Amino acid sequence: MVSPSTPPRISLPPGVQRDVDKVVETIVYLYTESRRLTKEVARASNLTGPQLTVVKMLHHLGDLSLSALSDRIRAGNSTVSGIIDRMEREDLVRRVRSKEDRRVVHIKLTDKGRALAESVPIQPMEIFQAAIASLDGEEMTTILRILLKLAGRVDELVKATTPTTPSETP
Amino acid sequence: MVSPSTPPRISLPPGVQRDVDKVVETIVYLYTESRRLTKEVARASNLTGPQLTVVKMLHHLGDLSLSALSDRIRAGNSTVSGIIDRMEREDLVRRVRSKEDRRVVHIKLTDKGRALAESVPIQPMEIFQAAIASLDGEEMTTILRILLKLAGRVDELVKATTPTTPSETP
DNA sequence: TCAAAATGATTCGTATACGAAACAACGCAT
DNA sequence: ATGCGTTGTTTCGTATACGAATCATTTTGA
Repeated sequence: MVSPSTPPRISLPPGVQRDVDKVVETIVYLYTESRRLTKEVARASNLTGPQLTVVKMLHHLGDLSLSALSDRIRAGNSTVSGIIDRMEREDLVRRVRSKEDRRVVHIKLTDKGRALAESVPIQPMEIFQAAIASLDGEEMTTILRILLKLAGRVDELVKATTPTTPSETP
Repeated sequence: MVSPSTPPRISLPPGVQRDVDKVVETIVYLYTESRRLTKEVARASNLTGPQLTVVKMLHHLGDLSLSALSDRIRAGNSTVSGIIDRMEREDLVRRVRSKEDRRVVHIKLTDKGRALAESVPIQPMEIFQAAIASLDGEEMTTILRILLKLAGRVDELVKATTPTTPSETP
């Protein structure tokens, strides 16, 4: 996981640039530290981070198709397919073909998987959530507002710099 | 390593929980989207995201030891060692043993690597930085303050739940 | 209707990512 | 100085992660 602290290329006042870098650095820190913590919690149950996330998610939401799972955990189908392979090998989940649409595969927790989900007391990301929850109401509202604004700006900039799909034929 | 002594349990009002989730979701979004963009920029130069980051970093800071590089990009030595392997294979960097401390390996850009660094116009994370820089001064100060508070809280909670190094013999 | 486009999932190749083990070189204490 | 713990790096095994290609099954459109 690479988190660059980039040298300034956009021209900004040095003080502002310092703040920008610090914001990037802190967001990266929060993200990576949270993943590390999830991994650590998972380890206690002989699971990987993503596997714990999947187990908890299926336990909370019930069966999901592979694509639905991919969307939820923000990973590609091929990635999740591999994760499910390994979980199936460990008898944590089963693949069941859908009757309605035979392209679809439902991922179901096995008894072992369910037991495991219930045995892990804390949620992935719980420490992160606890830290956020410790903010007072006004801070919470404010940071959420600014973060959403940031996300919106990123979206705009991406759309602005990414032209329409080129028509290429290799 | 056995079960944690007192797993932290939090119960929150539903409204607050929704905000907490949204904050987590947005931070994850900002991070993953930024990485995706870095990767996309890198692709245009036949590089991977991390490789572009390394090239830009060496160009900006000069030679670095492998450990120094690892610290900068927040990745383990073994990860960076692999990245450097592949970059060396592509003649982008060279490994040079330090004369002063023969354990140390300095990573140096080759001419080809330097040319590539200069040919890529934008920095990794630049879109992310631009979005942050578009905040007004007060928002910037505020989000930085709250993010730092969050990072501090996470640190405290981690220290609280991670006991001192146990004396174990596997 | 029926071929073509679209969708859901898997497979493959490659690149992170990380912890543990191995190894060499350094440095400190006695 | 010698022993021994520490440090810097690499190697190994395993698990993500993703894009491209593939396959089977819908769905669409003329």
